[in-house]
This record gives sequence, structure tokens and C-alpha cells, in this order.
Amino acid sequence: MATGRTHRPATRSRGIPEATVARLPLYLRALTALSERSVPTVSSEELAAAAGVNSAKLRKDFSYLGSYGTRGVGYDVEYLVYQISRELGLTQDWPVVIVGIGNLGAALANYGGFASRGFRVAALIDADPAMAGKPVAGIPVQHSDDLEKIIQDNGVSIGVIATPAGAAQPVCDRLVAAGVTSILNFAPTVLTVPDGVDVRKVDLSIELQILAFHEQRKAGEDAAHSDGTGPAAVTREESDASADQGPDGDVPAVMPA
Amino acid sequence: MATGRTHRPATRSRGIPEATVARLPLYLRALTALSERSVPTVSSEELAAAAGVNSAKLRKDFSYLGSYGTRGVGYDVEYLVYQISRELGLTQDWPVVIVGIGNLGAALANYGGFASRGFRVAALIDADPAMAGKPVAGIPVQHSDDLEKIIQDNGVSIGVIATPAGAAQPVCDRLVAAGVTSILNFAPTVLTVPDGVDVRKVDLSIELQILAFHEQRKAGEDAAHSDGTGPAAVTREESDASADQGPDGDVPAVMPA
DNA sequence: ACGTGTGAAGCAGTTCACAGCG
DNA sequence: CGCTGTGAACTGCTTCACACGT
Repeated sequence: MATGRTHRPATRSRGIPEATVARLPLYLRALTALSERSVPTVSSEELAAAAGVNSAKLRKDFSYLGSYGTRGVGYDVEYLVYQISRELGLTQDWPVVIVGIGNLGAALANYGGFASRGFRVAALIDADPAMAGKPVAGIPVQHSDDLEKIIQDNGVSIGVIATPAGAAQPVCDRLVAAGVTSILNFAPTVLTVPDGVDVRKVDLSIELQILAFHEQRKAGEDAAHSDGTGPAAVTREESDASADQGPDGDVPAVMPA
Repeated sequence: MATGRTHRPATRSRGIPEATVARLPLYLRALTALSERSVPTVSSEELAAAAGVNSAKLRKDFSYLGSYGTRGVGYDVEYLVYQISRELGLTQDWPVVIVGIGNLGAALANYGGFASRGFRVAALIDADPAMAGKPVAGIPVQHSDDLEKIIQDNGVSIGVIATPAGAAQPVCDRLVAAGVTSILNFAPTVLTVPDGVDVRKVDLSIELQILAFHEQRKAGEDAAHSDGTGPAAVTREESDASADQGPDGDVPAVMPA
């Protein structure tokens, strides 16, 4: 690595746009599927279709990684898989802890997406003493009293929070204090973290609300026209989400004045 | 395929930017919490802090909805809750079906975020006959043979897919054919849908990979020479996600040449 | 000829900074 | 005054279109 070619050793330079990073996993998945089918090369057009993006965007994205394609031919599948994996840091093993082994935490522990691709569930942690020792997805649940020790013993830097909303911030604080610097938060709460710690949020009810917004719009437009039975309205195959921190609290009923 | 571009009506009369729509649920949650504490008004500054955004952005967002604030005072909490709820379409009831009642589907069914805020789990559907009739979260699971009838009988327009990757597209097709026009996809697959159908995706492994990327970057910077300027490490409280369609297939091991 | 790689144009989203109203 | 509402500047992402290497 870092063997300068024509440019600077820019291979993993600081300059990859966030939007591009967010799409690399997409490309990787599509490429992995091609790899399994022993497809040797792909054009940007083909790969873009498989990943659900447009080809200009894909080429631009890849250009940030380097010039890994061959003009007139396309990209070497195996090589790209490797380069993207490396860029994403998936050539190393990331031990992950899941905190909060309720319905969701258990589902996450069982989710195949974890085991594959460099992520390994190092420990499951729950505050309920009754859970301690009980195996979930083949891994014994440990009590949250030992959280700090578990983090340190396993060299964990990525934590997943699947606790109830109220417990999320305290858990987050302890994780961070113990050395975790990346957090995936499933609780519907805004997490406050110190600089240098990354938080990503997955929030079911926010996603639903966004869908409801568009759904309402469709209904409105339909009504304005005829009572048509056919769907014809807001078409977006590139709806964008973004958003990071969720606000706090549980979500009760909506009923103003 | 995968090229619906249908343009965007742009900001004519009813044009709320997508990025703003994605934040409305955040504001709503923060406002609801305030409402519960009987706080009568908030300033953009306070509310922004609670929602984890900056106040200029919040004011700009609200300006798309109308002028609901009072200069020198702030926003009336109850009134804003109502306006945002209405804008998001949460003043009506949205029946939702969840297809695929495995670990994740069951967790979703039990998730409180569903029940609150205008969403109602109208039915749980699974392909496994052994599941049929078994209650999950108090709702009996129905067999997928009856999917179309269930959708139509309940007037469902929002579907949640929590099946394995391989089943997602067929399920999606049936949902759409039966009248569903908004889909929340938890399967790691790129869903192809006709124009007029909205798809949002929640993908655990993509989120983890994005975290891994930043994590690797932190480690690299620490290990190598420390830069001499400003704060080290990636500090982002506003990391952005985006991304919509995921690519297809399961995700096996990564191991190129 | 073909498909990558990329300047340049175009656009969406964010931030600034201040005018204007209570 | 204080705080909202918003034009205007700015930043970053996407799309275009074509030169260039193979």
C-alpha cells in the first residue's frame, strides 16, 4: 500500500464524499453477487443497474477510489470487490456488541448480515439479570454490569444500541467511556456524543412517517383528478433519507386541540 | 429499467424539499415530548437543540410549511404538533402489513413505534404454514396465500417487507399488484417497482459498513502521523446517510484474490 | 469503437446574516 | 429588543458530455 503510482498514494485519501461512502456497500453487494456467478468483468452501466443507481454516478464514485477500470472493457469484478472491501475496512474483523437484547436486539443478533463481511458479534449485553447466561443466536447474554470489561477485553469499537429509548443515552455514555467510537442506534432518541464518535441511526417510525407523507400526497393528487384506480403520482426511485439524530422520548398519540 | 426519473415537480406550490420531509418526524418527536411536559412555546434554538439540528435549518424547514411562529416569542408547541402531523399525514390512520414474521418481523410487530402515530398493524403475513394462526404481538399470523385479499380487505397502502432477501422481490410484486404504493424494505435487496410506488430501505449491514469506513479512518489517522491542524478524528454529529435501493443477494464472505 | 474517467454545468441543501414584526 | 422568516451566498452532490486510453 501507499506505493505511489502516478499520483499521490491517494488510494484512501481523506477525500471520499460521504454520499459515495454510503453507496460503496451497495456496489460491493452487487459485485459480490457477480463474483459468485463467476462474472469476470462489468461495465459501469451493468453494475449501476444492479446497484440501482445511474452509471455516471457510479463512475464518479469509483473515480474517488482510483482508476480501477479498463477503458473499452469495464471493471474487473474480483479486483473491485477487493478494493471496495479494503476501502470500507472490511478486510479486517470488527467485533461488535449489541446492547439491549429484546425483540429487536435478538433479531439483530440472529441477522446474517452481521456475521458476514467482517463483522462479528463479540457479545450481547442486557440489563435484565434474568437474561444473563441465556444464549441468543448461540451467544450467551451478559449482564450490563460488565459492559466496560466486555468492551475492553474484546477490543470493541462498534456498538449497537437496541435498548428502550430511555436507556439509550446512559448506555451510549458507558459505551463511549469504555472506548467505543462508532454507534448504531436503533432507539428513537437523539444521542449526544463527544467529538470523534460517530453515530448512525435507524428509526422505523421515521421511515414510516416519510412514507406516509408521500402516500398522502399521492392520495391528494388522485382525488384532485379522477377517482382512478390506477396509481399515478409521486415517482421517486431516488428518494433520499439522511437525517441522523433522532429526538427523544416515546411516541404517544397525536391529538392536538 | 431502474430509470424512472419522472422529474420532480419542483417547488411550485406544494413543494417541500425531501430533506425537510425527512426531518419533520424528528421535530415532531421533540415537540411531542415538550407537549407532554406542557411546555407552551419553544424557540427555534431550543427545539433545534432537542432535535439535534441547527436552528437556521429548522426555521428554514418550518418556513416551507408556513409561518407558524411568532416573532420575538417562538412556536406554539401544540399548534406545531398539529401542523406537522397533518403535513405528514398522521392525522389519518395508516393500516400497515408486515410480511415475513421471522425474528425481525416479530420485533417490528412488537415495536411500539408502529402502534403510535397513526400507524396500525393491520396484518402479519408469513409464507410458513406452521406460523398461520399463531399470534405475534397479539395479532394472528396469516398465510401469504391470502396476501392480496388481506391487502384489499384492509385498504392497506403501506407494506413492510421483512422476509429473507430471496423472497423480497416476489413479495414486493404481489404487494404492489394488490394495491400497496409504499414499501419499507428490510431485506438486503434492490427492489424494482413501477412508477408511483415509493420504496424506502433499512439496511443494517450497510450502516455497519459505513461505520467501519469511518472507524478505519480514525484508526489510520491515529496510527500514522497525527495531523497538525485542529481536532483529530472524524467528528460528525450530522453524518448523512441517504441511499435508497440496496443491491441484491445475500452477503457471503469477502475474500478476493 | 467502446467504455472509463473527468472537467464543467446544474441543482439541492445548508448556512449566513439581517430585515421585519411582535 | 428577541426571534422569526428569508433572500443570498456557499457547499456538496449529481448529471452531462466528451476527450482519452485500450
